[in-house]
Amino acid sequence: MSIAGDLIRGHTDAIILARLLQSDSYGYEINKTISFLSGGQFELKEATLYTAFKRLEEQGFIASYWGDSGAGARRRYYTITPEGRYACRRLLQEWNETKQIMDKLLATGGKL
Amino acid sequence: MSIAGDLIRGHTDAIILARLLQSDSYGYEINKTISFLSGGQFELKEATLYTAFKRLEEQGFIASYWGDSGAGARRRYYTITPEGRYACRRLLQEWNETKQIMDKLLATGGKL
DNA sequence: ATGAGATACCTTGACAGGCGAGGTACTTTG
DNA sequence: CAAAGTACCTCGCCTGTCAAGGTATCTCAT
Repeated sequence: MSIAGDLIRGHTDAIILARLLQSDSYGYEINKTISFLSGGQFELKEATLYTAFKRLEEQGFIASYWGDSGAGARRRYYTITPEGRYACRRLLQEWNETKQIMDKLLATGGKL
Repeated sequence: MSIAGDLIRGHTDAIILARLLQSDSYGYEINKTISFLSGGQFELKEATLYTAFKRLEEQGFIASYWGDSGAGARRRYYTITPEGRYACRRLLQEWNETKQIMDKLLATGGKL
């Protein structure tokens, strides 16, 4: 991982929800996908991932069910709920605002 | 503040250093500037700001001196050190990487 | 058959940063 | 004189990250 987890902090939920928006998935796979999408530059630590799942399920943003294990251990699949979709939309919006604000705050006016 | 602090977490140091790159300044003013630059959408809480100063000074990225109080209370001015400039460059680079990765991870492929 | 490595899940406890709440002190203004 | 603005600082809680450790199944090479 080339970028630190703290830089992403506060956006993990958005990342997971955005993945589940594409299709139901399970922890291990989501993590692989994230690693792949980021070109290997970022991956969630397992502990972070599973605490996030717990948090999101408690909030009613995702729901889970045990799926078949194609090969290897059993899998717990997660699916996004309607509230989760709504939350995801909000979080994506927040990310875009964060980006804009950060870019203004970090502007160096050519002094760097 | 319309965006939550956790979304910025890990970037506070970068924000402060980027401000000090422009010119020496003091806590109160830096905060006002941040508030202004973000169009009132974000401001660092005082506790956050002063702990950040302490952290940055301990790391040798900034140095401080007591300045004159134009009006009101005395001011502690901060100045960025050469190490601070270097750190700032690195943090800005990290921010750009974070942005790119996050955009990839949050891509919804038109599913939203 | 045995051990390594991949797949897959989960918990505990430490740590760090953000921040609410509270405090100090000076100056201006109504 | 009181309130509001300027300006600083600390304590303690809360939350999210993550290293470390644990469980269980399956595959593949030796």
